Amino acid sequence: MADTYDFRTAERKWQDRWEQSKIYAAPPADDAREKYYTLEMLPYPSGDLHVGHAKNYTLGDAVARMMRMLGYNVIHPMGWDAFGLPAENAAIQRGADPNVWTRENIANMERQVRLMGTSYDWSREIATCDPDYYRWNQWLFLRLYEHGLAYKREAPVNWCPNDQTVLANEQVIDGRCWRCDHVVERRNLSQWFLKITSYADRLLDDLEKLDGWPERTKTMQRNWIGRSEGTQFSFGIENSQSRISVFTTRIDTVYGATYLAIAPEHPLVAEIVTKRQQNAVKEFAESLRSKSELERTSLMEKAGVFTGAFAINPLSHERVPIWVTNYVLADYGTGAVMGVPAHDERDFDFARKHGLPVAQVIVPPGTEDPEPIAAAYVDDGRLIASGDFSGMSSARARKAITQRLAAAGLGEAQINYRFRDWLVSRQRYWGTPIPIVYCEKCGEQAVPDDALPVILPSDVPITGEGSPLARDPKFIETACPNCGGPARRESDTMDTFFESSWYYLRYLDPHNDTAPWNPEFAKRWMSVDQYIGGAEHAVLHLLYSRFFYKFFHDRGWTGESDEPFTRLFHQGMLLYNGEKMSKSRGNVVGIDQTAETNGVDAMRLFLLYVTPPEDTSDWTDEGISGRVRFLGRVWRACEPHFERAAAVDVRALPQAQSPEEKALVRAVHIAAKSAIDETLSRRFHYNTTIAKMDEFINALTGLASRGDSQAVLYAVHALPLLLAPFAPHIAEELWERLGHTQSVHLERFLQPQDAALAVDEITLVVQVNGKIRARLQAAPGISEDEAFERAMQESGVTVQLDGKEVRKRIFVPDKLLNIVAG
RNA sequence: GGGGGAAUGGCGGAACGGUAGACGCAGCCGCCUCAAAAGCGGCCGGGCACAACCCGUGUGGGUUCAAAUCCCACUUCCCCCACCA
Repeated sequence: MADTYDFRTAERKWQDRWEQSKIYAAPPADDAREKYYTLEMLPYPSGDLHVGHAKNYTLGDAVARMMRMLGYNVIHPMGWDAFGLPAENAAIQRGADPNVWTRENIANMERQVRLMGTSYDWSREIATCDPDYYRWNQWLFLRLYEHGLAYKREAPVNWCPNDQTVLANEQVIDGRCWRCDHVVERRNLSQWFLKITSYADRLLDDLEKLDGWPERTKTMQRNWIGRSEGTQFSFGIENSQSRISVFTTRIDTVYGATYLAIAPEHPLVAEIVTKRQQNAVKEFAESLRSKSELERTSLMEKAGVFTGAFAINPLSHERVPIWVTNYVLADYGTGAVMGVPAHDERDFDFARKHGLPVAQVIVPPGTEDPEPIAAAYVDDGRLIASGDFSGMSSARARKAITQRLAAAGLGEAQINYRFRDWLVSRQRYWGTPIPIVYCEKCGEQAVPDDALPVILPSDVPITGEGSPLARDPKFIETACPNCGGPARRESDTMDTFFESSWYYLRYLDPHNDTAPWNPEFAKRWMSVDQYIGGAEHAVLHLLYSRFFYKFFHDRGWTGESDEPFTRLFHQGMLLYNGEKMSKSRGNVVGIDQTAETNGVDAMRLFLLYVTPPEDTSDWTDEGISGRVRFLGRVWRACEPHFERAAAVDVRALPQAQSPEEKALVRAVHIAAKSAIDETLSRRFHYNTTIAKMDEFINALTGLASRGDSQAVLYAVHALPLLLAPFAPHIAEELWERLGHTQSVHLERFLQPQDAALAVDEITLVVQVNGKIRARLQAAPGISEDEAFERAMQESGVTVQLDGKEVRKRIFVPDKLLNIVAG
């Protein structure tokens, strides 16, 4: 009776052995091979891994294993993004200790990551909630603070009433909290910000350098940064010494300004509003204050109230009314804009509603006189009724007008960015304490480096009401590092995106207790050669990390590049029977479950096979059973031949006799070539590679049942090398049965050879006027003349050519002959 | 409103401008079996006289000897950003 493959036993056995022999640890620094840093975005330890996680880690693992077998010095680490709200919510809901909850989850998920047969270097594992890790969070925060890149100020911020904390702009999705989906409110609060905007130009311009990034991700970052070039200038105010600054990208339309619109929060409102209008303006501002940004923008119509004050257009000297409106944002540009109804859609709407005049100052090129317009004309054109600038094109006028304003000291060319500084403080418990204290005498003080880490206290009551640390006197009350007098600690913690903005550097030097990492290690291993993770981080983690890395680079803490991730790959989602997996739906396919029923090799193959990795794919029970079948066929084809195949030298080509044998050897090399091409091209379409292994197994199954020719024995011996990156356990088991004592994962991948890939016979397609009329079997290298001669003997060809003159012949060697006739 | 991407059998998907539908799933037929499962072998876009031939990669044009592939317009879907002045 044949020995069958028991995947449960084999998978456990090999995982244990890999563990003991530590074969996946990155080799020492003096290793001469080219380095390759491959990384998957670190997971949040939420409890259990499901096959959706596995899709991501399987891809990363296949890449790591391929690169290792192709001779690179691969570093492939793993860790835990362990701070965050779910742990705290568990505390609120069922009294769990966030630390214990998180540690238990990490232990369970780490077990599951190992269960997937992944090849991580566990000696580099990190958890961001370790004091050994967040100490360096604090240290890095202080470096940013020293350079003026971390600052506290009062500003209108996003407040999630459910999570009881502020949020960064990047964490507000459609006006709602990214975690709990509650509508976010605007509040004026004093908060910590990181000055990411001071890197705006580099973050934008350097996207050009990132050839290995998906275009859509770069576009998203460009849009998010939102660079816009224009002119900032000021209007005088009637009966006042103050001036109102406005920003516009369309200074060419300035003679068409018929009013000025300012945000209700604008500091000048109180000063300029007339007595008569005071109550109306106040009421209007009040009515907006309680509204969320979501309501204030998309849901509300344009509205506004006249302040009673007038501004003077610095160019036309016209007197225009100043209105407070709901459509001007307080924190973009100057918080005030000129209203040009004729040439801006929003202004047009607003003017029509409030009976403000529409003054046309731009006409389409080629037009002389303005015709009455029913909608704003927003394109460039030619200026009219614009003083000296009349007749100019929009583009020329923008330069000329800006110059005139600058000469008069009233304005200048200005670049504005849509994105804002990164709000990093959170009124939550389970995060890194911000290392700042407030002294009654000395004010805001940094905690000295040698007093780090500021330990996050345990045994703090977590109720979900207000900031837990703020209520803990043992934590709050401290001594001023400067004068020693009484002081209070900052009670806010850091946004968890702070930790994940630099973790890839800590992996390189995870046990360093004098620095977050040794720059020498960064010089050796950075940048990350292949980063794999979801597209949802396009403007969050990926933008923050680029900002941090540029800061590190400017300090000399990195290698030459100032970009952390050279190449980026977004894997697609995984559905289950066409539906999103979720606990609430109860349709989650767990790792433990599928490892038990199908085996993790089958799972890995299925995840790589079902679609290209960037596409959304669908887990189905039928689909996975196809891969289980495949592995069964692999074993049954090989099992009878282990003994004789053991003697085969797999690095030398076998003597293949029959066409079937040659085709089998060829199939081996086609599959090997596909695996290598998909890896080095970074396309990672291993679905096609595995399809070629299917073809190979189909060929082998037929031949292997009929004897043990050299070709069959060769194929059996080559198979584990091909399977190793994708189905690492069965590959190892086969390799052992073939008499090897060293792991197959330490072997070099099978090198495709031209001799094996060559064919004896090709099919030459014969077309007449581009339509296929015959196929010729021929030796490779058949000449055009010979092909033509043979084609003319094919009835399918001659029938089509009947009575026609051959005008032209297109010949693609070994592929096609197209006879053009007419 | 702005931007990015996609569209191929019943399904997932293959296809350097050169044999469309590889490979798998589902389905159908056969072998094996007392039977079933498993396994093994075969069929599997549509039309037809089942051979020849014709049609066929969202729609309509174009470039080319040749288009799923390149270009233009349109339709539908997905994703991102959206009173950003």
